[in-house]
Amino acid sequence: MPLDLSASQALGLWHGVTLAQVRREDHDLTLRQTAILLQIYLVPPPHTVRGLAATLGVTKPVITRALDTMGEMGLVDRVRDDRDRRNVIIKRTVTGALYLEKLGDLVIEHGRKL
Amino acid sequence: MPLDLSASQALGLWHGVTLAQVRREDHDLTLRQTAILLQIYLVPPPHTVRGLAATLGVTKPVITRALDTMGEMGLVDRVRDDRDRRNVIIKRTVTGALYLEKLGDLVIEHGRKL
DNA sequence: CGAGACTGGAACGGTAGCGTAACGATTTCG
DNA sequence: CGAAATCGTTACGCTACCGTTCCAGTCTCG
Repeated sequence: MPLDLSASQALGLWHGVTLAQVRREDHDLTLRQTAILLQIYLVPPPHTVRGLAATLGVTKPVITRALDTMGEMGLVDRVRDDRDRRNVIIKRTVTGALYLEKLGDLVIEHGRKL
Repeated sequence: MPLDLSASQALGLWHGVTLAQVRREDHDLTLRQTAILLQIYLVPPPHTVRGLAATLGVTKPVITRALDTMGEMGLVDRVRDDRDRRNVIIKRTVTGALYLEKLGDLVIEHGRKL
């Protein structure tokens, strides 16, 4: 079901959510980190470093570093793949799901204000 | 007029737009820089450094540095206030308006895909 | 006038992400 | 087997943003 937005609605929504994110000041994720996180939680697993790099159009070290940072925040987890021990499977966490749930609420809340 | 979104719609929209932004690779603005830019273009002028800092809940140097960076990109412009020469008025530019127009299109485009 | 308040910006050291180029570990296959 | 390919990670030098502090210019008002 398509969702039709006017130009002013689209930018207004982006404005409200971004502003709220800045003011909240919790975790200041990079645009890339945010994209990675959303990809992990919204697209069916399994997720690998290589796969994410290809999907986002960035190099592998970018993914590794982002996973380091977000791993320390508890937003994601890494597990070796036992079927092919070269791979690393990126796992979701409760903390990460909660974080994205809050982001979703923020979007919904500002959507209502339009 | 309120815009009601489901949780999956809200996150899906954010996901699509963020992903497109990362892949596009043009200018990689910080979350704060994006918030500043949207504030300047969506809220009636005049905009000052101090005012923006208060609105976003950050310190003045953060605004100064962001304006430096975005100024070099041509996204904003700075002009001394002749009525009170302590103030600096932040001006909009054609490049900046174009940039935000593209962002708006991106949001609209991904809104349609939901 | 001159003291004080106000503005935006500069200076400082610290931290985090970047791209490129390697590396060790593992699997594949000739 | 052993050579080659593939995976994720690390190392390196670099750039950009960070928070704190301080500063020069400007206005206000007794």
